[in-house]
Amino acid sequence: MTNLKNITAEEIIEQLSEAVNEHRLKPGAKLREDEVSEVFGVSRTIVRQALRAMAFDGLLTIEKNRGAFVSKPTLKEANEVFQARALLEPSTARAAAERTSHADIALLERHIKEEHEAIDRDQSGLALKLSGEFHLIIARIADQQTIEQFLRQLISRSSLVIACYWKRRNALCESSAHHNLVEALRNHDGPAAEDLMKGHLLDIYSQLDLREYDEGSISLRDALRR
Amino acid sequence: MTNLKNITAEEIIEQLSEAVNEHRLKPGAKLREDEVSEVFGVSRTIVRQALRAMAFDGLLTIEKNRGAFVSKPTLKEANEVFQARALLEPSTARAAAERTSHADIALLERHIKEEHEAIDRDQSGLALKLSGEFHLIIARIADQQTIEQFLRQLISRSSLVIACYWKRRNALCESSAHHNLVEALRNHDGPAAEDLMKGHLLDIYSQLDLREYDEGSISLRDALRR
DNA sequence: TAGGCATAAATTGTACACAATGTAAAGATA
DNA sequence: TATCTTTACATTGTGTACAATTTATGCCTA
Repeated sequence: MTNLKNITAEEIIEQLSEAVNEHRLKPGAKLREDEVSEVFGVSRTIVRQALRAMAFDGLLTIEKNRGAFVSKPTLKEANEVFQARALLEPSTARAAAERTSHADIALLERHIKEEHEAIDRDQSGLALKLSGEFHLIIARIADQQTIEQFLRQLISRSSLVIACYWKRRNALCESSAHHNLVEALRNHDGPAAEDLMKGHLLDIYSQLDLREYDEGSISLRDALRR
Repeated sequence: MTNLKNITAEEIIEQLSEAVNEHRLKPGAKLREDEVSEVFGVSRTIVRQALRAMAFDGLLTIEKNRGAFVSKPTLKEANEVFQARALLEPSTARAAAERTSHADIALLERHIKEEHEAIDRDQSGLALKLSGEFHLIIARIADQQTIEQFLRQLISRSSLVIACYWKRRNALCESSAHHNLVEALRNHDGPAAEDLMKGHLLDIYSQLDLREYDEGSISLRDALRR
């Protein structure tokens, strides 16, 4: 891992984020600056840049004079993450459907194939990361960079939520949701893509143990009502 | 401005952000690290933290080895910012309407009053900042911190968009949009609040010079052909 | 005068030393 | 033994020196 090349802060962010998204680094885990700097062979200055950047995305929580820890979403935060996704993703899927190219379809199908392979091999962490990337690709197809940035944060944080609140351990939903979405995109059927995305998010949400937190706010169910 | 107290990075972010939101710092302006560190009486280390944080929010753009500049949104980014706001704010306004307290109403009305006073005094920068804060308060009433964070970014970036693409100079829309929104919140009328917010965002958007952005192209050859 | 080249100045990027803080270990007292 | 205090250690926070890079200046040439 310690490439002799000059490793940049962005590469550290990339690798650490991947580790978090794949649940190799679990919520609560501490990232000591010295340790990270040794692993990557860079000075603490660079490591601190990377850790702070990840903290901005909510992936890490930096406690003053104590260090950086993989974030543990509270119940409220977990709900907020999925409420925000519910506002952003369905519309984005609709927009994407109207612009999807053949190359996009090919990319998405290759991605789904990888997801299935990961699941078959019981690489649930990898499967989870790929599943998140699928959602990001849709935002990219919609050509909405600003929303894509937000989704990148939200999807990473969703991974943390899943790590903390997933109901049935080790059983990752092998649904056909992604496949159906690709079909809608292929047909340039915006409304269908929007509905499928709503349902998909609701699906994921319903497999989380978040229901004791009900009080108020945007009621995800309302937001996804169709 | 140079308090003798130990000034923290957060305070620098606060003050610089305010300056950007009030258009005292205009898009393209350079923020030299030494200059900022002298103004605030802190070391470059702290200043760099602040500048990087603001870059994450899109307020500044850091060019390697060249420095930090107040961002100039492209036409595409400008559109994306308002598209994202259109997805987030109406639903948030509806959610807020269902939770608005008397204290919230009082706060909002005080805020509107300040906005009017600023406009009357031709303090357009201040008025713009206050107008943005109004939207943020609504997200806070909705008790959606995650969405509030995103909106904070989007509203700041909107200020940059306005600085770059506002049609009629110096004429800030003295509309009754905010007032009407407060009425809907007072009546706990969610759907009305949602509709009013949609219309309000559309209003702002229509006063921007973004329509020549048709998507794609931008080919210089096309642009120069006549 | 205009343009290009070399040199000097200014500015940002990085590493490291030290300070400030938090954490664990050892000892003392009851 | 349990609890508190003290001490030593480990870790993060910040300032500063120096390296890398860009930008400005002055000089030369056509």
